[in-house]
Amino acid sequence: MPVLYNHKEVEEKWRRRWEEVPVNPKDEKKPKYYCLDMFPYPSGSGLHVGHWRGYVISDVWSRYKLLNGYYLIHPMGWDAFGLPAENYAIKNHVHPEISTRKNIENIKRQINQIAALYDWDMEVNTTDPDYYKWTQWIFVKMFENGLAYEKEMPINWCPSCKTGLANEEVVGGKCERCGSEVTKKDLRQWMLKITAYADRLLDDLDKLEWPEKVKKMQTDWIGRSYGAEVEFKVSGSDDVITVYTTRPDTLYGATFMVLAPEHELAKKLATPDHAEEVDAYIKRSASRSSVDRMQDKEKTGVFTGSYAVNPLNGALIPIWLSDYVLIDYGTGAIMCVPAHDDRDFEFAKKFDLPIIQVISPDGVENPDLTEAYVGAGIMINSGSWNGRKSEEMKAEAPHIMEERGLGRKKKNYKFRDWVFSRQRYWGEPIPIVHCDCCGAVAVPEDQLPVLLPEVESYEPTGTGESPLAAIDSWVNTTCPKCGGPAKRETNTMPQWAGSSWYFLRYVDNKNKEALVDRKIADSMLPVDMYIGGVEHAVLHLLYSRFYTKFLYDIGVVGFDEPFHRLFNQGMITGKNGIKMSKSKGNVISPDDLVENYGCDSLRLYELFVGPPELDSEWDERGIDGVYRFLTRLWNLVINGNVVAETSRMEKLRHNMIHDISERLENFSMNTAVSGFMEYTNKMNEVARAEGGIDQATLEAVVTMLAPFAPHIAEEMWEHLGHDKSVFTDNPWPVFDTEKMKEDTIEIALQVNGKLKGTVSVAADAAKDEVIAAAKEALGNKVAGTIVKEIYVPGKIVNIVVKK
RNA sequence: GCCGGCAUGGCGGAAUCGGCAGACGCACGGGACUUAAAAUCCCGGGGGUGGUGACACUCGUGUGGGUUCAAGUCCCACUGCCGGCACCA
Repeated sequence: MPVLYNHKEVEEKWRRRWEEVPVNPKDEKKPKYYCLDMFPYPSGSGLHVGHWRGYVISDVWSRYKLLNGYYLIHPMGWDAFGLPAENYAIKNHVHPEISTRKNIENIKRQINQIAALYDWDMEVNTTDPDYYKWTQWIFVKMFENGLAYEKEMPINWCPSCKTGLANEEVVGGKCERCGSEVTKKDLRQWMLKITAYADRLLDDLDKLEWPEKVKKMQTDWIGRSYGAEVEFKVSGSDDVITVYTTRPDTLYGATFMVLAPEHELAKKLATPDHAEEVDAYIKRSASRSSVDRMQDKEKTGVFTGSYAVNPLNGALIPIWLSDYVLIDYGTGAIMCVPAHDDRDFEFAKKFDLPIIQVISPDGVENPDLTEAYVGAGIMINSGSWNGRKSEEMKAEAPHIMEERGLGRKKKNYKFRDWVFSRQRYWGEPIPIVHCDCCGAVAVPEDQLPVLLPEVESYEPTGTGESPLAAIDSWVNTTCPKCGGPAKRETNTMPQWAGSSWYFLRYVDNKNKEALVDRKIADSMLPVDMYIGGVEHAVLHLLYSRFYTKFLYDIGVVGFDEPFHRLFNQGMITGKNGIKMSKSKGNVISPDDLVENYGCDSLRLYELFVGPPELDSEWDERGIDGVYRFLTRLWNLVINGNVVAETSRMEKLRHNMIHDISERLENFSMNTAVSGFMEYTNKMNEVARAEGGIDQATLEAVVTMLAPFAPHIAEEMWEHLGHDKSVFTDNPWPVFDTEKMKEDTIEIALQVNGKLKGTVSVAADAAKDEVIAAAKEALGNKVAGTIVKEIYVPGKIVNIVVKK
């Protein structure tokens, strides 16, 4: 009687077995392999099939490494601070800790359905005081090292979340989390000096095996540029306006200047007859949001009435104000060269300002420029620089200015320091005490963690203070330095604080003395493979790199990049590529699929839908295909016969091992799965012809399937006569290219590049023999004079004829 | 506007270095088994034209050109979709 494939029985059996005898014993003599998933936020809505995908990809990769003899490190934890839990608390008056605990329980159950090899002994939870003690400790260290500082400044403010945001959290002028339009608000903020690490964050990208796309996004975000600062004297005054330019070569072509309306000299430069207009423009700019300003189709501006002096030729150039110049980049003032910059050209045309060409592609002046020429060329109208190459002058000009005391070489970055305070409840309290005498004082290490206190209302105040500010008994404390009365910092940290270093804590998660033991960290890290979505390209991934570099600098760890290799899995979407979400009602839960098809089938199907790095539409019908495949393989192994090996089986086996290993090694998991199907079909064909399949071939396919479909693989492995788990002491099978070769091969035949048929020849046949066989097979299809005979060994013969 | 990525049957997708386009699967059609259905197994499917049915010719990987004995793959120009950045001087 054939034994039917019953996924429930098989999966339950092996889950019990794995609990009794773990398949990933910690053998520290083996080389380590740290495969990390981006840890989830424990949301109330649970996992959908899209979340599954990343976890399945990482688990297949992990188990593959395990079978290749590595000591696998594969942890999981919870990024549990953050707004959704807090919003839920506000609505339902449940402490976020309680709802978070409940959500973790549910998601853990769902994650366990995946049957991934997570080591739950390593689990971390960012909201656990034993964990956030060290999140706070890192902040204190940054503070001590001058990297955390307070500043009163206009910051991005989300009126809906009622909190300040980092620049990285503002996407197209909107809040990354809720989509509300971001406004500006003057607030006292804690900042982290991430810009101090700009060059290292940029240059060290070269060391990483990351998708080029992500590297480029970080490069663009940091936005390093090289140029010069140049000083322009204001005519008839002692004021000096410093500008930043990446094109010091065009200095002779500067015909006007523009300052941001917020520039400190803006008002002062207005001459009496322009004062009213200037004042109005400044007021108008201040009242408009950055989104409005961005959407302006035409440039606006106002003349101050003042003139600056071009430091090279003494020309008087008018000084304007315009909001296309940003106050927080460079110096907030620019020199304008309309002939060689699109924006300056547009501004000059609109306000009828002079345009002087100083670079020409051919050295000849073009009398009527219709657009700015931004390329390189020969200097003209530039005094002693005339005739030189613009690129040379670009490099020389900063030095010339420096010698004359008129400027200097300068490097600039687009990204800013990290706004680190949040005016919300559910986050780590910033461990600082404000004392009237001593100023901001860090909470001493032995008093960490600063526990998040109980509070009556979680509601954000919207005033720029966090709900913690209302708890007098918590706020009022004593200064750790002088013992005098002091107040606690009431802002909390952003969610990124806890997620910027969690991968370090996993490997030593119970350490009471240190964030992580240096020796353990250095032996387990950096992470070899990090798997997650691309949405964190400039958020979590940039912050984690910054944290790791800082911890390296203060000697906590011995490496300065956290993630050696990064893989971004594509999203699983609903029909028509629509993102799965509760509000769109297109969420597919894995629960029913696991029930009806089993974990193994769902794992395979998650991979089979498409290339792991691309988005894929979920089509529920397809899962039948992988279930049928598992049944076919089951019938072959469990219900089929084991026979003596034939040469046909041996060849099939070596080809199968080669093909599937290669596909998996290339992270092409969709084609690896199709490879299993392909070879199962072939094995069935052989089994029909020869009565069964040999033991070695069956063992090979079962071993290779194990990372993909672990339960059924274990069952088949046991059926093949093994007591131990397929994952224990059973290496990934190897292939021998010699044994893959067929005796005869089929050659495609072409005449003038068009396919005309095929012919079988001996695998080792020489070119002449193959061509002769080809001509014979083609017969009268070769008509005319043969001009050329091409033979691509093992593939194709092409006969070129002329009529 | 700038910078990336993608475009292949009814559908998801395959195709190392340029070498038989459409692997594998879904859906579909036919057959076997069955009283029947489901399940399972086997077989067949890019389009067009002609022919008697296993045959021949021809077109075919977003569009138009090019290189080559040979192009989904390389080059040039363009179109569409997706993503990132968006006045950073």
